[in-house]
Amino acid sequence: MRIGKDFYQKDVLEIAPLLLGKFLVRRFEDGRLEKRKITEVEAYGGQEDLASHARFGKTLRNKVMWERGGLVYVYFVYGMYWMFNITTGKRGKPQAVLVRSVEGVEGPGRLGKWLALDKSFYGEDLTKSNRIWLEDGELENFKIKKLERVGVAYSGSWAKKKWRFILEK
DNA sequence: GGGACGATTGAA
DNA sequence: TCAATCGTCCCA
Repeated sequence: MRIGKDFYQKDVLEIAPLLLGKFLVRRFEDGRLEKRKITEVEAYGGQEDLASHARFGKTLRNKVMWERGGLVYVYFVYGMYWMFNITTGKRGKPQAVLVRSVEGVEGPGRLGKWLALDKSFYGEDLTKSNRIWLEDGELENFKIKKLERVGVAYSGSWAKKKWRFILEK
């Protein structure tokens, strides 16, 4: 079953670990359907989180973070990679979860490539889209590992927060 | 308008 | 260890 709107409206720190084990589904233009379990995510909070793109306030790139939860936030980095994020929380509170890995595709850059992301995915509604959405996982007892976020050393004490969640086998 | 750099990766 | 590679953001 596709995950509905309500799921995404809670706080990012509550949602991020819940995303582990859920299925990320993608229907490509040629009709091919891929469905993989999410295995690694990172939570990014509001303007107070100095590791978050929201730290400088609303800009053209990050404005979708201020919208309600359940939308796609994609952005381009290092001149070659599209990062896949999911907005969370209520409208007006900038939050997002970076999906770093799914089963068999490790690393946010590789995931973006595998999903064939581009600018057109910006703001896409995961509860309505016919090309990308999330589905419920199986009922299992997962072990979750919490680690520091990657690549955010510039954010001082915020870099020490263990807001990266990994599905343990 | 200019310059520095990034929520990364793969090759040397 | 470092190049690839370019959009975004800060500052002037």
